[in-house]
Amino acid sequence: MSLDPIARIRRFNRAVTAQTGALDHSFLGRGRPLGLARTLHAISHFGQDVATIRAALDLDKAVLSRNLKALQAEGLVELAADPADARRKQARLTPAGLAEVAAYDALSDDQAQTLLNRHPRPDALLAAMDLVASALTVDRVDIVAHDPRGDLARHCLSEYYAELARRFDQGFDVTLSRDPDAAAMTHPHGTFLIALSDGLPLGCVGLKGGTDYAEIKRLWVAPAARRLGLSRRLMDAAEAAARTLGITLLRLDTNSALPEAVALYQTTGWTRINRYNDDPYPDVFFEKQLK
Amino acid sequence: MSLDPIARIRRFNRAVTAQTGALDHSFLGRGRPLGLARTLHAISHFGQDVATIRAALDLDKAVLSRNLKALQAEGLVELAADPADARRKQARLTPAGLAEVAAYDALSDDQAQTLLNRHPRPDALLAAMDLVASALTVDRVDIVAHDPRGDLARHCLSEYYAELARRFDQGFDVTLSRDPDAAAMTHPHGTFLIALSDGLPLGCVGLKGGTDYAEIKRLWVAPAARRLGLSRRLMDAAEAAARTLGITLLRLDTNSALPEAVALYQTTGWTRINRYNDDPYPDVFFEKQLK
DNA sequence: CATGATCGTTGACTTAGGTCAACCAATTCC
DNA sequence: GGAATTGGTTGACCTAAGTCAACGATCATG
Repeated sequence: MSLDPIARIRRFNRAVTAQTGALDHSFLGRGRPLGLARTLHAISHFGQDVATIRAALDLDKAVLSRNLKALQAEGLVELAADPADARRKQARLTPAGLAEVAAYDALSDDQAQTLLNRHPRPDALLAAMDLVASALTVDRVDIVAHDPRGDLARHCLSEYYAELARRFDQGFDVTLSRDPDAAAMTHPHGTFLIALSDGLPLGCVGLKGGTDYAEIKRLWVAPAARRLGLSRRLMDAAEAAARTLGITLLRLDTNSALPEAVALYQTTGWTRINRYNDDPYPDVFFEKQLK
Repeated sequence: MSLDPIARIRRFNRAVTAQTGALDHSFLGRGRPLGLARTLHAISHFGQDVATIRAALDLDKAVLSRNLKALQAEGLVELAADPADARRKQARLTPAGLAEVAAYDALSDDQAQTLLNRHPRPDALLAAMDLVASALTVDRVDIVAHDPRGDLARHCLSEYYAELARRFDQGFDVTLSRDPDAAAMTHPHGTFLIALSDGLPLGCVGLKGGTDYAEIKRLWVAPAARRLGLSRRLMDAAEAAARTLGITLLRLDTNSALPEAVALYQTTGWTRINRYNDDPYPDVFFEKQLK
């Protein structure tokens, strides 16, 4: 559309605030003020530490104290002193509290499911939501170390493999490639980093330890989050991890069918080198000396 | 992504509520309570009729009455009795009020512009926002008659022509086609209908009057709003308009490169007929008898 | 062990926002 | 022309939510 972009964004804002005034007002519909519902939700989402909850909700301590007291009176929450520091408190959900949280989630999930069900192209809708959400939250993406065999990592890797299969003329079969041993990508040999936006994985990179050099493997960014600087952040974090592990030489292999990757390495201090392995897929090789 | 769709929608909701808690809180930042800012905005957006404003904001009449009084005291609004019905009132923005609305808009537009500026693919972001907004507001799309020479219509038509140019192997040049005279698509000969979602045009259709038969022309639906049933609603509205104009025979031409259009006509009571004009572009022709 | 900082609690207060009923004035209906 | 209806105003009242200051209880530090 050639319409005024600002007008389109305004319409988007009105649409989502009108609707998430319904989606989020799953927070209503259970006869409890919004503040209490949010507090309840925060306990199940951010854990039991009262100070953490307060920071997450950005609430005044007097307000949170009263909210917790009200939830306690309802029998949804148990309050106990932190065993390590008796000034601090911990809020734990009772079984009734857990049930209440589940009921809220069900309300909100039903609305989400309805939206998906009535849409002709749910995949396109979800992809669009991912793109918008990523644009809004780029600056709140965390890069965290994660087990390369965990669910999040497996999701990233399977997306990565699927993308290679699409981009390589000859396809991609991971069993033909030098699949790095997961143990080599865990402490103390290496690491596996995931870019997490509000719990959803948007990208990953592996640092595989070795004797003469370490390798960067499996750099991937979700389509919805591309060109937002995530790959650079992932690479920086991987390099930092390598330094703290005492690694001094990094290598990586890639493919000329992935020009954005090649361009990234060329502009971030990597130097082209000759082939250093016999993996059938890569045709471009880089090295970086860590000072 | 193969992740849980519900989790993705949850993330989307959190992202937009956290952010439009910033986008919409352009409503804040001018030292006025949200209610007054919303009222002010509604006057400029929905016109001066107090009852209309109340319906649009879904406000209690006592609340709106007080809000208007406060805005009047600030010198932003003038209240006057409706000349046609002295029980009703009208709220008009003073120059100061207009300036205040402009200031709010500028705040919100700046945030939108920032979002666009820092995004690597603004077109993709806008398209995604359109898709999401359309999915959320399908049931609030109005079909309204509109001047085929107006801005909204011109936007729809240029998108329509651009789409034909993409879809036809030989391209599309409107000057080679039988471009319907705009007058034939206005009352009392015919009509031109636009599907409007919160002011943004998502589709159109023209009803072109004639002596022996009327023609359906220029049926178009925006990519972001396809397969949501809009084309059927547009066609139904065009047919209804034809009936009230006393038209008994409808014809249309289309192209086999537009299979979804052909399918629509085949399933909504149209019958294939032979070519009835010498336009170079169409190769499929339909007719419908209105009883 | 004394001092100061930290954490949560409590009471007093404020603001935004909304409900409800009574009311007046204008209009519509019979 | 009188009765009923409608649109807006006003006062009394309520809840959610947040601010502020004072205050124990606890912990960290010199």
